[in-house]
Amino acid sequence: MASVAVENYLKSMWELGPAAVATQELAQHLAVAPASATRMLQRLSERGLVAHTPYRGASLTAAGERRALSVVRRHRLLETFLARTLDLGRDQLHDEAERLEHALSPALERAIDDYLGNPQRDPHGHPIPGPQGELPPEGDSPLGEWPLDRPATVSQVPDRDGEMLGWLESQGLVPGRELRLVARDPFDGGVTVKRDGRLLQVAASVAEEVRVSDGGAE
Amino acid sequence: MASVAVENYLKSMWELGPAAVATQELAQHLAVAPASATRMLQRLSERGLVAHTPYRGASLTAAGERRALSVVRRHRLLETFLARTLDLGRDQLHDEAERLEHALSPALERAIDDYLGNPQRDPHGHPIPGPQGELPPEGDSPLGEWPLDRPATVSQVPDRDGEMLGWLESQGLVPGRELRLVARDPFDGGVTVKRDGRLLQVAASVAEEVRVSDGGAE
DNA sequence: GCAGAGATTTAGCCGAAGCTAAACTTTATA
DNA sequence: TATAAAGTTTAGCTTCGGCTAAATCTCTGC
Repeated sequence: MASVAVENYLKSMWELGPAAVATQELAQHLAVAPASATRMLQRLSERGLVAHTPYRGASLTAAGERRALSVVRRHRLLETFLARTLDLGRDQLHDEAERLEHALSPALERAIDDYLGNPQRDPHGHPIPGPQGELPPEGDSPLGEWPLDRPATVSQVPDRDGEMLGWLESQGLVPGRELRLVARDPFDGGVTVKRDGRLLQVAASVAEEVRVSDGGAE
Repeated sequence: MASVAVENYLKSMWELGPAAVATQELAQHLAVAPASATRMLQRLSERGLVAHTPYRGASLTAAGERRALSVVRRHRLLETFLARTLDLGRDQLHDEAERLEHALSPALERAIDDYLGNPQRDPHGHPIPGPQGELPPEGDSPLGEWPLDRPATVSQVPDRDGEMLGWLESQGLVPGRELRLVARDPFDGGVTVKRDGRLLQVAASVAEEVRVSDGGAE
């Protein structure tokens, strides 16, 4: 029903939301000219998937969000499936899932979900929306905002930046890993963390993207 | 590089070849108007993938065949992969692979091939082209042409006709199964086969599609 | 050897989704 | 507060891959 392009616009809107998304931001995210994004927003608006106020940005409608979450669900199920069966590098997963997500039928989506035992999180720790788009409430926060000295468990790492992901992995900062914040640079927002007795410097840009929570449970 | 449409045209050309394929035949196979097929053949011809003589049909060039076999390879690897991991019905496999084949990167293709241990055949018994398009020589023939009373092993069943496939499966006519021809209807080409002591009537249309060989090996 | 049937191609249209250049809004600065 | 910069939209073009209708070619039967 929805073309690959439409699915990608909706997914980007969701990733950049939930506040209104600027045309330019959307265009950049999709590597497309701003004018192209405007036209697509108009079309999506006509189809009731997006609320677009000219010159003021756009946001997903309820219907649009449902479609977006369906794409996100397929993406994350695929990442989980590929990680479980083949062993690809964590950062390859994203690119492959990116292509395959648009070709996944409802039947195959269900089969994969069953095979995996209805997983709640993908290998990067991102929650997988349910079949109707339900998302569990997030109980975690960015590493950069975590209080000093409180024990934390890595819950989510970003999936689209292969380079950052590679670095994180090399430092052992993967979902489930426990750590503690020992210092925070008050100027640039970078942090120092202790992981298995070792001290690591984490740049601000990274500390924003990695999310942590209390328990090993969540 | 090649769009989904182009890949599908090339694959159809290969399936209908190797003799020159008529425009109408191609169009029907792809559920497209003949005029659309003509235009695509012209484009493919410009790109050197097809040799098209106006009013006389078209056939794949060497370059075109390479591309076609790459699609076939991805299709059959996917069928094998999905069959091995999820258990979908044999006839669902085809449809799913049909969609996914166009989204498979070379890296993922390789990963799947390795995971499967470089399989030579897909679950329907079709040979899987190698990475460079190498196809093993076929040592089998249509069931309808097999001599009476010579023991045979089912080597290939069709994959695109879900109904026929369902029937074959219900009759135990799956790759690897042994049988023997006991009678042939001289008029319509239907045959009677004996499988595990049981007699089965096989219509001509089916006997054309199922392929058999001698050993259980091939 | 020609007429008509059937297959094929050409011509011309459509929608999706991209682009650039130009026009128009909004925001920020002097 | 006026004007320039930045952001957004409109206008108009392109390619791809469909479609129908009309023209053209091939082949077969007379």
